[in-house]
Amino acid sequence: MASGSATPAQAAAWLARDAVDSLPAGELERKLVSVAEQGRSLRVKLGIDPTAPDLHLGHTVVLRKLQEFQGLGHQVVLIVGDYTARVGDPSGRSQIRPLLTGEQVDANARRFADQAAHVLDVGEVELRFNGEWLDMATHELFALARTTTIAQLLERDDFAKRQAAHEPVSVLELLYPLLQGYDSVAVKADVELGGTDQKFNLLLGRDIQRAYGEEEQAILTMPILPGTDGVRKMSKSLGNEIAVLDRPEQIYAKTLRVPDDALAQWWELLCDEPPSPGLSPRDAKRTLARSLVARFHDEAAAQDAERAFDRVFVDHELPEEIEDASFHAGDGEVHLPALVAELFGMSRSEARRLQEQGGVRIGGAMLSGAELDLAPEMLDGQVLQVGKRRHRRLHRRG
RNA sequence: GGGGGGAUGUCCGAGUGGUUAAAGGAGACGGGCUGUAAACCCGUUGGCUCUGCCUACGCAGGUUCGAAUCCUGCUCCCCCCA
Repeated sequence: MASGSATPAQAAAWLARDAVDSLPAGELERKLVSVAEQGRSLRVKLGIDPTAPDLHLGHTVVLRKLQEFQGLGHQVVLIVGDYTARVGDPSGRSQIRPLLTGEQVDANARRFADQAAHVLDVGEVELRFNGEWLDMATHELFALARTTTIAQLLERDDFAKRQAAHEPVSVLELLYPLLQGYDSVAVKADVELGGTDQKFNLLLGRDIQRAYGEEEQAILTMPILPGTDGVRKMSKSLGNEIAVLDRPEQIYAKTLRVPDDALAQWWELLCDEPPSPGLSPRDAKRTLARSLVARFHDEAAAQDAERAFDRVFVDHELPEEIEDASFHAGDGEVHLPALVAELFGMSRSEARRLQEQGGVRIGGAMLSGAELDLAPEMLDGQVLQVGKRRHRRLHRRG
C-alpha cells in the first residue's frame, strides 16, 4: 500500500498497477513531482453521465481508483454530466442514444451524487455538474468546435465503424468528446480517469486543454467490468448490472450467477486482495458475493444474504420472507394466468405458457397447463411460485 | 440539387402473391442436470374470453379471392455524384 511518504515514482506505479493505460508514458509521475513542488495536490477528474438512474458495480471500478487518489491526499473532482447526458455519449455505442428529458437527467443526476457516497468519501469530493459551464453561448461553442478537426474525430473506432456500417453518426455526437474535453478545461484537471472505452475522449481532452492554454491532463484508463452475463459491459440498459443500491439478497444472488469465466476479472477489478489460492470457483464466488454485500451493506447483511440464498437454492425451501399479494375472487374461480400476469408484470399469454411448461407452482405443487381456473380456497394462504425465484403469498380479498 | 440502396418480431437476419404469427441465429425465459457457473438435453419466445379469434413485416391508401411480398403517396436512414 502506498502512503504519503511514497516517492512520486512509487505512487505513480501503484496507482497505475491495475490500469490499462497511463498516458502519456511517465506523465502521471511528472505530475506528481510537479504538484509536490508547487505544494498542492492533483486535481483528479472523473465524469459520469447520469443516463441511467443508478450507479452500479461497473462505475465503482473507476470510483475505487478515484478513492485511491483521494487516499493519497489528492483532490477528487467528480463531474455529474447533467448536460452531456442530454447529448449522449457515443462511446461503444452502435447507434444513437435515445434522448432523455431534462427532468429525467436532473433526477438521475441527484441520485448519482447521493449514491457516490456509498463508494467515495464525498465530504472531500468536489462535486460539479457540467451544466454549470456547458450551457454556453453559441460563440463559445463555436470557439470550442474550432479546436478539433473532423479527421481527429473520425479516427475514433466507433465512429469509423458506424460509418463503415452505413449507420448514422450525428453532428451532436461528434461534439460529445469536445464537451467532455471542455469539462477538463473548466475544472483544470491534472488527471482524468475513465474506462478503456473512454480513451479517445480522455486523450482528446488534452488537445482541448492545450487549445485553451491549459496544461494537459494525464489519463488513466481502467478495464471494463463485464456484467452478470460475463460478456458485455455492465450496464443498466443491458440488464446485466448489479446496482450499488441493490438489496443484499440481490447482490448476492446476482453475483453467484456470474459465469466462472468472468470471476477472475471481477476479483481483480472489485477487490483489493486476490482470492485465497486453492479456493474452488464456487467458494471463491461465494466469498466475492459476501464481500460485495458487506461493502454496500454490512457484514451481517452478507451472512443473511448467503443464508437466504442457500435456503432457497441449495435446500430448495421457500424463502423466509415472501411478499404478500392479494387476489380478487368474486364468486367464481380465479383465472391463474391473469393473476400471474398482474403480479409479475407479464402478459396473460406469457403466464399461460409458463404454466404449460411447469413453471408455476401453488404450495410447491407444479400446476399443469390445464389447471387455469382454480377455486379461491386452493389459493388463499398458499405460496405462488413462478420460475425459481419469484414467490408471493396469496391472500383472498373480496 | 441529381442518382442509387434500404426500413421484417427483443436484436441480427431469411423471405418478392397463397400450408407465413413469418426460416435460421443470438438473447431471454421455463423444465431437467447443477455450484442460480459452464457444458448439455427438452421446450417456449405478438395478444386474447385459446382446438378458435384478433393484431402484425416503417406510415397511409390501392390492386387481388388472397399481400411482408405488386402499385401510389408519405416518413426516416444509408451511399455515390454535385
